[in-house]
Amino acid sequence: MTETSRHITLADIARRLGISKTAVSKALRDHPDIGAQTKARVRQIAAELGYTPNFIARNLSSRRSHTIGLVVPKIAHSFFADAVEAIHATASENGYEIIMAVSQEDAETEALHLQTLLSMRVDGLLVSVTQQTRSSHAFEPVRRRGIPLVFFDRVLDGLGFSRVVTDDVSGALNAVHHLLQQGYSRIAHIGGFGWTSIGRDRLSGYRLAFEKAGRAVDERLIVLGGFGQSDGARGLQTLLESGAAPQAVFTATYPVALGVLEAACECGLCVPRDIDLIAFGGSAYNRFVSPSLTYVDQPAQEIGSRAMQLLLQEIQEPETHSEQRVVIPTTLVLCETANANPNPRAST
Amino acid sequence: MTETSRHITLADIARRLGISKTAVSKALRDHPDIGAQTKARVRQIAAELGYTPNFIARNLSSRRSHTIGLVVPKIAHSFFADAVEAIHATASENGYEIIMAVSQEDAETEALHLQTLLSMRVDGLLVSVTQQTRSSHAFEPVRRRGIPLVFFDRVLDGLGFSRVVTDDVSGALNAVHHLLQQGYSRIAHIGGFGWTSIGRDRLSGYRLAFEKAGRAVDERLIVLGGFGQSDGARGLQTLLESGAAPQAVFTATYPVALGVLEAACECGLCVPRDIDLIAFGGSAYNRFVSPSLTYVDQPAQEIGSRAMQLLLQEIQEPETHSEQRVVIPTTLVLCETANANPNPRAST
DNA sequence: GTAGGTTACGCAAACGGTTACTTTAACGGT
DNA sequence: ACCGTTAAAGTAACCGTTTGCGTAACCTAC
Repeated sequence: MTETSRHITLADIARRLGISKTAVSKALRDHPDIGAQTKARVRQIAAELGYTPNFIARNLSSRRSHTIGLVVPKIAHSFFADAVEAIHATASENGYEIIMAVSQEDAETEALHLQTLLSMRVDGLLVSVTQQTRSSHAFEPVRRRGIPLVFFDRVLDGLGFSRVVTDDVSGALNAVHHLLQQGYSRIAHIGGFGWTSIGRDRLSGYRLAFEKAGRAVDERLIVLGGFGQSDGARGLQTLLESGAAPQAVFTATYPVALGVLEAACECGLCVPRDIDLIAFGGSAYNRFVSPSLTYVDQPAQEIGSRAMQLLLQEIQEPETHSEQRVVIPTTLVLCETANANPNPRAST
Repeated sequence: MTETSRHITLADIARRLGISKTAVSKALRDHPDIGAQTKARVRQIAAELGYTPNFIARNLSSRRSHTIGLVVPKIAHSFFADAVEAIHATASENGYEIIMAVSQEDAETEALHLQTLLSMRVDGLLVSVTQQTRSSHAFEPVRRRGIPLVFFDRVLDGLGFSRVVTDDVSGALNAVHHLLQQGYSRIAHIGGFGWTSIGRDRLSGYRLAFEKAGRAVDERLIVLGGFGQSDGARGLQTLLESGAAPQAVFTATYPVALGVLEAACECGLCVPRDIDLIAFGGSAYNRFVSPSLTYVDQPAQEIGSRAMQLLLQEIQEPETHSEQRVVIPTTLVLCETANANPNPRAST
């Protein structure tokens, strides 16, 4: 009863029926080699004995783990939470398991997890790099072994891996264009480190908007740092202390915008009256925050599931070695901030 | 170069050095059997060849997967996102990998994932059940096989598994007590289904608060449903339509409270003026929502890491079969709602 | 100089499946 | 009556580690 009942194996079923384990294996997989009534009997005994296939053994033997490694910098951030949920869903639909690793925005931790996932012999990897990842060193072994990897959201260049990203440049461009249209001229950007893809591209979009408007950007209005709330607060403080108080701020992420909101309040500044705000990326709760932030919506679930689909495709056809780049368009969602001049057009 | 370079194995290293793979295996694990310089040479060749241990083979052989299965109903919900992050962190610190499964609040999906995780031969399971899970059927195989499992937050009774939960009863009691102290008498509860542990216990706390105050509860003010935002909106509508408009509402979760907020606004009611609100569970963004909700704080990360610790303990000492019940206390965090009569004491 | 004890390693059998190759038996056509 | 075909099942090797046991060689002590 309470004894340590060893797991049931194919051999147990085989012995019980007086046939070989090969036959049992084939029967359970519905292989045409096996007769109908044998299959039925095998299935019955398997159920009776409570047989649970050992995937570890199966994986070792077949040299495929039906497992994909997921590496994200953080999970308690709605973008990643949503993306991860979508990734899990489409993986699950296709018979893959997810081994999750959180790098905690630390490049070294990320490298360690990558190593472990390789040891786990994952069939593929889905990665969004940390805000600290500057070198692609840790990813070299992955490439050497030819293991499919797809970057999503935050990518690394020069490795030849496919990617699914937000249209950062034009998303940022639209946002800043919108701020310019609101009549602001002193528009700051509190963004991400220049070595991160999203930091770089969102800044490009910011610059492009000025360029298109035929205006020069004031470099003192650009503050680059991390992607968290504290970085946003610090960013605004830096701007204010430098005496270059902006009329509006475009932030690289939603948490950064909240940090700005927080710091602004502490300084007695009212958003959006004294200082206006647009964020790249939103949150499910945005409609409840006050003031609700106008933001560049990045469809996290779509990015997640597209990335997973791409990965599955690369796992299935290892030949097609073409590096694919999927770019997901964004939408500017108008809310209470940056909305003095109600413009009904939600530009894309 | 681009060839499909087969993975390096122990045998490869052994051949290269003219020793047995047993020796290599032991050398890499720093087994005392092996001499110092042999170990050094093995390690050098391993690095040179880019050896990556095959955990699948290791796991099959050692009959331990160093992997734990995590089943949550949802991940895009700050409580679970936080808990999962903490779980991953403490698992990682202890050399365990996490295989994540999202049941999407669906009992059948949950059962399927459990089955798969058993096949993956996880060393243990961490589960928070769906709001639909009524029977413990799917968990029977887990118990039969004696696989350690720890429930967290949402638990199932009668299976003898350990658990780490929020102190739902007294958390709810404090919240409702606070509302009563604010002078409200018509306090509604929009809660979870009675077959869920948190739904049941938070309701108990609600009742207890009335009991302690020597008042009777008006059963018409209790609406039970799911744990999502839509359930909250629907709950308030139900209450309003029934003509029993409450003065205040105590909700079973934070999303439910947001739903109430939403529905109240749509009906032209102002929170907290026309209808006051306290939620069980908070959100990192709560301070930015307007009005910020007074809530019963449940330390998600503590719950997550305690649950993981407990599981690790049960994995290490399979004998200790005592069902442990860890109850994490809550704190009532006073914010803009339910705060007309500023009471500086943040009761526990 | 030999019994007893280390030290450093090798051998081979697991672990629980999968799979390429045989084998057996039944059947049908000519 | 013989041969080729095919359906149904068996054999054994293999996937890459771990592990219990065996065994040289060497050391020490009496």
